[in-house]
Amino acid sequence: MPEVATLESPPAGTPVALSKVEIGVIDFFVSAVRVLGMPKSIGEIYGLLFISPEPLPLDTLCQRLNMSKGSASQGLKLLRAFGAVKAIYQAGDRRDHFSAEIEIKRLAAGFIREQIQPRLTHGEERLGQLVQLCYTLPADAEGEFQRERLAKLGRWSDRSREILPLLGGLLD
Amino acid sequence: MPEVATLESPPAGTPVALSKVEIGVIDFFVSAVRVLGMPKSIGEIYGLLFISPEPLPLDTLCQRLNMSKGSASQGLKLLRAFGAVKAIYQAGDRRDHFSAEIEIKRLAAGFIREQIQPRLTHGEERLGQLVQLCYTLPADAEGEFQRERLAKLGRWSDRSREILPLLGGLLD
DNA sequence: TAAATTGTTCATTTTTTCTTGAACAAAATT
DNA sequence: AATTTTGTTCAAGAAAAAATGAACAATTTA
Repeated sequence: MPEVATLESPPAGTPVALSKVEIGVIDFFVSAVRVLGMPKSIGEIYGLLFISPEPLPLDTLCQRLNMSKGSASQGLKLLRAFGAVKAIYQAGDRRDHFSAEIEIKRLAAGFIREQIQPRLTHGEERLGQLVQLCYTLPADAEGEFQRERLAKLGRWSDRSREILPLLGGLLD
Repeated sequence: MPEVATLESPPAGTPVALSKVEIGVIDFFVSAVRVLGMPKSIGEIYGLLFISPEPLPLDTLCQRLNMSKGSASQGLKLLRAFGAVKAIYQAGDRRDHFSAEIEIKRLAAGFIREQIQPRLTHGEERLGQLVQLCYTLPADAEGEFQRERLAKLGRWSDRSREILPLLGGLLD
């Protein structure tokens, strides 16, 4: 069914240009996610959802952000994994609609769970292997020094395990 | 003065291959700095210094890590800015020698000072401009919603200012 | 003061990461 | 059942980030 343009309303698929406020908020989040090492598209999607009163479907995001369907789909996937975005049922619309989670504590929890924990675990595993090597080190001064440094690394790793849970507490 | 190779000792500039422990530690730090969004070379340099009993000069780092002088120079510059590496005077050697700072509290402080604070400040500035826009927003439901969201952003920003200093405390 | 040493800077190349868009699958509508 | 709508995946292209290496400056040694 082809769209029909009228004087009163533009054809239905026409993207509405971003307002100043929208641009500003999106810009803000694009910078923020860069700090966290995530792609720009993630910040764009989250930013627009954050400032939009209504949940938005994928194709609206594509149109308004001028972004490919692929990027939007993958970005939403990641944001959902973080719990930074949730799907909202809209009666009478088959499409998924998404809205931004704005409780900072939940955002942080999702980020830690999905991004920090796995890397920390991986690091610990490799550290374990490293510590094995301690016993193969010679008994000379260099060997002794390296054994001590490996021990220090182990303490760092333990410490970060202790600290991570406390972070959540800070963000009441 | 040309180098002379002998059977007993290899020519002086010959790089000594990395040991298993050295490789393991370097690998560990390369992963760690990736998490923090820094280039691999930073992790390589810090890792080798961390596990080396003696301070090392730039050209030793280049040789042993098989890294260009440019990368090593820039990497050391950044690490010094963080306070993650310090120059140690070696009598009778004109070259700067570097050793790794291993107090995690100082490492964190340097990272926060050089990387986090500036971005946070920049974000706050832009947030300030954004909040100006509040007053230009219409008095309708959408305008109201957006005003509220901008206020929320402001609270996030204030909160992160409060939390940052506490982080240092966690790392006794 | 000429030559060698040490280290920095920056334009270019290389590598990595992100985005795109087309092919596809699943589900709903005609 | 054929068509349309919705959304995912992934190979290929585009963009961004990092590494290289040569030119240069500053210092030291011969």
